[in-house]
Amino acid sequence: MSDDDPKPARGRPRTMNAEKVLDVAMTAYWQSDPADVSVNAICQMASISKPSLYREFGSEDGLSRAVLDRYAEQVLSEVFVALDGGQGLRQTLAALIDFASADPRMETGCLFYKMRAGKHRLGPETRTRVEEIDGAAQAAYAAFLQAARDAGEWPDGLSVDAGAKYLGEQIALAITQRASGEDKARIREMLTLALSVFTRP
Amino acid sequence: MSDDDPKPARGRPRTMNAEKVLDVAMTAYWQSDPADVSVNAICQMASISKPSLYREFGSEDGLSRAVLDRYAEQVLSEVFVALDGGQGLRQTLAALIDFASADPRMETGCLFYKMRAGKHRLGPETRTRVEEIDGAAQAAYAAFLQAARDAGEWPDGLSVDAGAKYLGEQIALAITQRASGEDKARIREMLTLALSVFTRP
DNA sequence: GACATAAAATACCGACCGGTAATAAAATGA
DNA sequence: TCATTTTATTACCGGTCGGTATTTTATGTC
Repeated sequence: MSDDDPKPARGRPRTMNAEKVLDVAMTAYWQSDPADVSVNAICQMASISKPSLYREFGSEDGLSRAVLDRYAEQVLSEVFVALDGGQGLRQTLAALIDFASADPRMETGCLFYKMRAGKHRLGPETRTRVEEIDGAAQAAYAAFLQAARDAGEWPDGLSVDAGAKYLGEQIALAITQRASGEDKARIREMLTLALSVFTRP
Repeated sequence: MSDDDPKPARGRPRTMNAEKVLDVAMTAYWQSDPADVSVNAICQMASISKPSLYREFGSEDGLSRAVLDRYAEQVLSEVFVALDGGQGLRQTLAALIDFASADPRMETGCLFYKMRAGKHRLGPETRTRVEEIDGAAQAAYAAFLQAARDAGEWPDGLSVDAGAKYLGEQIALAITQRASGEDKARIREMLTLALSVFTRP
């Protein structure tokens, strides 16, 4: 996935560091909101010119898509790993609760959820990627719950798919509340309450 | 609250109907999102000129604030009435579930929740009003739950305030999902599951 | 040195934004 | 009829947006 840098050996050497630009953009998008950060602002923060950015990413859509990919790689992957870890139902739910209500990286919310909430404001590439990730997350939640169901306890009359969607939305809600400055303990209390439906006799 | 129309008796008679403008703006804000509807667009939809709008409402902030007040009067009041109705816990929760997951007016979401979600993009007047309404809603939920608690069943170890916040956020989540085209039955299923924590033995 | 190449930066484009100054139109009062 | 008052409209303001044409700068090659 990485280097297609055949060392051009001709022409002015590039000073722009795409990784650094992605970092700057990801931080800015994440800390505030993709819809509230302009390409101009990113160029300024990254100390590059606009044409440089456009030559690298093609468009604002291309940039935000690249940022989202990076975010999925660096942050979301952890959640997928936790879901796939084969730990028990209660233990995994506890880990999810910890992540959503206490992980310091989620203090300003989750970039993916911010993008999903403002889906209609995204370009087509980024929007498509958001939908793909959303589907993958739902599938991962469903697989996790299916395993738990096979292993024993499960509330009567609840489909795995509905449970997966419910679980995902509750986590999204909790993290979104983090971004709005809600008290961490409160969020933990509410998320624990919401997820208690999975571990009720 | 209504008529300060002392019949000016002089000058060119006004053709602008403030009520109609509010209706147009409320519909537009509600159907899409306040952040995605410009003053220009509203003027065009209402067939008035921009200065007419600004003379009536002062600013975009003034307009959105007036729209929010109208929305609170016309829509949110019903929810407050339902909470205040003194019906039992289960019955009132069922009514809330119906409203959130099936009321046709919520098919494109709730204007108040849209404003709250994009609070930072609102002007100061409107933002203040959003916070006032949010506080009032939380108080109403808390009063409702307190009454239910006095009347009997209540999950151990859950404070009324936390329960009120939880209840409000679950309803907000359900209605927001309506706006994103989620299946009504699914939403009802998930909201019922979330609120089942209040009616568990 | 002259030339080709590739990346940089400047300066611009048209579109739209919220908001307003200047002016035209429609009514009443004298 | 003509001034006054009130409203409506046109045309504009400065600013920001995403995006780009143009030019400058830095390198390797000959």
